[in-house]
Amino acid sequence: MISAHKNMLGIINKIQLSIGDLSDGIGVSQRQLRYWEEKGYIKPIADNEKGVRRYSFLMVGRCAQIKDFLDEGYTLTKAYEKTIEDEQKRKVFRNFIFNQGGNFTINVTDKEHSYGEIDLGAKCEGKELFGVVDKNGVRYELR
DNA sequence: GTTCTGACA
DNA sequence: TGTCAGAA
Repeated sequence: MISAHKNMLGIINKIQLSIGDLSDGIGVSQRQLRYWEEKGYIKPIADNEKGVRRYSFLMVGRCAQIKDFLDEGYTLTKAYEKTIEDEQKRKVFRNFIFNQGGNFTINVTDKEHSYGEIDLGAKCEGKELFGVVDKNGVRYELR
């Protein structure tokens, strides 16, 4: 029996959007989406029957980020490069989070703003390393 | 009604 | 990139 939680990953990967929904959803024209595909920046789901494009959760996120960089003034090429860089960095981050052993101890300090303190389970100079997020932002502390 | 490809201002 | 055509 697999937990419902673990099934979430599978469900998320089943989410597929039509080009119309993706276009309307992130404010990028269908013409642009097809052009980005032509440039090799995005790729619809492989098993697209009847020649109709379907986009995965990953692609939706990628398109949204490219769009944001575009709005910030970057050229399409730069927007794509920055997006891929971020994607790769996120993979490393997830790898770190999921492989650190699940030993983070988190203390919620403010439910309203999702502030809290995370015991990173690491020693530094004989003290415990904490990650803190509060109204002042994010920082590290040794206690 | 939606999506596809190709073509052109 | 927008937009239109003609077909699926």
